[in-house]
Amino acid sequence: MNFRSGCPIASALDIVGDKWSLVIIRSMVMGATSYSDFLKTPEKIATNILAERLRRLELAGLILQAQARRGSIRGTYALTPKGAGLIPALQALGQWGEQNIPGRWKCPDRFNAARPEDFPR
Amino acid sequence: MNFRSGCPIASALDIVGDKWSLVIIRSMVMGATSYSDFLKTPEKIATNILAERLRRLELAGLILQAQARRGSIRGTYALTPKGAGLIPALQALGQWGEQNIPGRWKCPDRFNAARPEDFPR
DNA sequence: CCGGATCCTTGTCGATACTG
DNA sequence: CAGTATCGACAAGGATCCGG
Repeated sequence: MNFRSGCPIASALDIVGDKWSLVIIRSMVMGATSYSDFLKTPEKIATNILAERLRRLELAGLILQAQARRGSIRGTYALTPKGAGLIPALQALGQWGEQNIPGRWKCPDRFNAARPEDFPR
Repeated sequence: MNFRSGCPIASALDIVGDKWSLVIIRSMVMGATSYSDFLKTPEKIATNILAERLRRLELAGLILQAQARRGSIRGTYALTPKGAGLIPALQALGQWGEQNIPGRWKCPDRFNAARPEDFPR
C-alpha cells in the first residue's frame, strides 16, 4: 500500500476512500454476509468490482472470509474489529446525509445503535 | 446529481466519496483558505483536479468562494455549515487512521476540537 | 508569482457475457 | 451461487502553458 501522506485521514481514505468499500462495509453492519447479499443491495455494484473490493478489504484486514461450516465451499464474509472500527465514521456520514441531502432514507435504528464491539474476531 | 440509491451513506459518498473532496475539506478545517494553501498540502493534488473539485464542492453547497476584500481578485474559500457538518465524519476517520494504520501522524488537537458550529455562514 | 486551463497518458470503473 | 474475462468509458495524474 502506498499512501499520499502520513495524515491519518488521507491514509484512511487511501484504504476505504473509493466508490464502494464503505458501502460494502455499511451492508455488512446491516447484516449482509454473502456475495449475493452484496449484489442484492439497491446500489447495484458490478460483480467484478465487488469481487475485487472483497479481496482488497480482506487483504487490508478489514474483513475476513470464513467457511460457513465444514463442507460449505461458499465463503461468508465478516467484519474484523479493524473493519468494525469504521462504524462511527459510517454513522457520522449517515447522519450528515440524512440532514443535508433531500429525500434520503432514514438509517435504521439498529444501524445507528451498532458498535464496533459487536464484531469481535 | 444522481444518486446510486436513497441510502444516506451511499448518497453522502456520491457527493464527497471521491479521492480528494474530504482531503480538501480536512485542509479547510485545519485553516487552509486559498488555492495555494491546498497545493502546499503534503498530498500533492494536481492543479486541474483541485480546480475542478473546488467548483464541484461549491456547486454542492459545501464551500463558498468569497472575495477576501474589495479589489482582491484572489478568492478565498470557506466552509459552509453544510460542509462543516462533515467534521464529525472526518474526526472519526482520523481516529480510525491513527489507531489502525501504522506510522500515521497524530491529528492536531485543534482539529479534533473543531466543531461544525465554528463555521457559521 | 498566483490561479488556473489544456493536452495527453495512465489507471480505475462499470456493463455484460461467460465459467466452475 | 460465486465469481472471472473482456473491453469500452471515464476519471485521475503529470507536464506544460497562459492571463492578470
